[in-house]
Amino acid sequence: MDIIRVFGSNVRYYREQKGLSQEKLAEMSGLHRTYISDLERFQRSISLSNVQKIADALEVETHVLFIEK
Amino acid sequence: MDIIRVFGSNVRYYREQKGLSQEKLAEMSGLHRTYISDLERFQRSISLSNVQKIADALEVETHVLFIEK
DNA sequence: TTGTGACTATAAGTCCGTC
DNA sequence: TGACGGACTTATAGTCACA
Repeated sequence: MDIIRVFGSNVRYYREQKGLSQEKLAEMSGLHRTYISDLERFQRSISLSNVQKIADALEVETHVLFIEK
Repeated sequence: MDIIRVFGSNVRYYREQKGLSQEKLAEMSGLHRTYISDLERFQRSISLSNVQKIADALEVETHVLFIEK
């Protein structure tokens, strides 16, 4: 169980559930498009401050993004 | 609801539940003692790879550390 | 629309202390 | 045992051009 993979997978899952592109999510969360791309592909070990921005943009509770599905 | 505060509070809670000192937890998680101190006082935005190390050391599931109590 | 390599700037994280 | 500071190194943040 790798937290970076679980998080990245969940971001992709909830982003697609909301019908958002990476670019739109990037805009909503105040981050960069390629940054979203990287973390969905497990290329980055993101810090908590940005985790919160993404959770807010996806309108999910933060801890939900860490639950393996 | 601030993820850094929730996380820091939970680390302190579970650490004390296990009767560990900050220094002992630091050793067990492979991190630095001042770092544990800082994050319990909400002074740092920790990265995911270290969140996992701490969760492992505390023997709790990662997502539990993000649930507000 | 997304993946990828490359890059610089800044924050994360370490280590030395003192109180 | 833990709070706190200063100086330092390393990882992540943040951005771009191009596939």
